[in-house]
Amino acid sequence: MKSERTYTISELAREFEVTPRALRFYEDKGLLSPRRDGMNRVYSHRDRGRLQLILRGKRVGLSLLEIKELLDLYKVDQRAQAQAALKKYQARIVAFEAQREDIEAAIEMLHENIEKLKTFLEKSASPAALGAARAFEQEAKKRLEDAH
Amino acid sequence: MKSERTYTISELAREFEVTPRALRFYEDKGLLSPRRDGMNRVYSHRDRGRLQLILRGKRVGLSLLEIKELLDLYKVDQRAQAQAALKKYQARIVAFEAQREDIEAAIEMLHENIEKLKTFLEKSASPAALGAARAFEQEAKKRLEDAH
DNA sequence: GTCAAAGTTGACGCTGGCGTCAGCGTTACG
DNA sequence: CGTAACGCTGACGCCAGCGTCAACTTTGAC
Repeated sequence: MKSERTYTISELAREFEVTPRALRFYEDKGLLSPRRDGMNRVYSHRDRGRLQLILRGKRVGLSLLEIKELLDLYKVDQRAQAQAALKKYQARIVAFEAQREDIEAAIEMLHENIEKLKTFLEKSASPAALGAARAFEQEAKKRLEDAH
Repeated sequence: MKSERTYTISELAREFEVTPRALRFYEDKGLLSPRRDGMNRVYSHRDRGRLQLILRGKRVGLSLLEIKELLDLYKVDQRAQAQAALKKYQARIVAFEAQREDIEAAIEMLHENIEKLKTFLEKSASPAALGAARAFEQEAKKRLEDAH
């Protein structure tokens, strides 16, 4: 018997910087189901893990419903469901990889803009600042147009 | 004189699979500002570029307000603002990289689950089902590769 | 005993991001 | 000429995801 560590609702809330209200809400929506000690919720290590997944899901833009579906796929123990689960996983991966490409494109764009800004700032240390400003503006416009 | 190509609201909406209502909404929020021909909106190539950036921003989980702020950074033409812009860009990059890690973790998790499901299916499957599983695998690979 | 801290269940409120009318004007066709 | 297709501006509606009470209980410290 390990007599695992457990968490109260506010402990978990603090740790992950959400409110207790949010945790109850997730429970309401079927994403969490902590045990009870009388009325009080008692979160296990596994519940904590699920919460992590929930929050990660949110950060990458999934709705609570979508997160629930993914979490529910863990419960697969029937073969028919396993086939369906496989498909869903696969589809999710495709979507995530597209999203990662979006993010990488965004990062790259920001990096380029930073470079432009830096050279702009260097130049404008000299008296030729006004011309550099114009140049930057032109560049920025071009980049907007070239966004294919 | 190039007399550039322009777009009507519904053309642009169809192309990007959003509704005209959404485009008007973005305008309301200051993310787009197409010219007018009388009452009618006339979208330029640049407007189209901005729209792409807006939609990409949405896909990676930014709010319209955040997207607007990023777009507004293009307008930098004052040195004081350039410094601030630099900071914002850098902060965004940090956030995006964290998000990319989240996504990569999610993808990895899904891959692991898929492995589990596959071995489960192979073990518990009749020869027929096993064949089906292999077939699915082929399909899945194709789909991944075709996702450009 | 009592007081604060932490828990509970409703129930209503608010924000973001549009959807969905209603009511109206403008070409453009047959 | 009607009417269909497209556009416009309000203005209200709707859902997700909690925030924010209210009203009450349970627990531990003093």
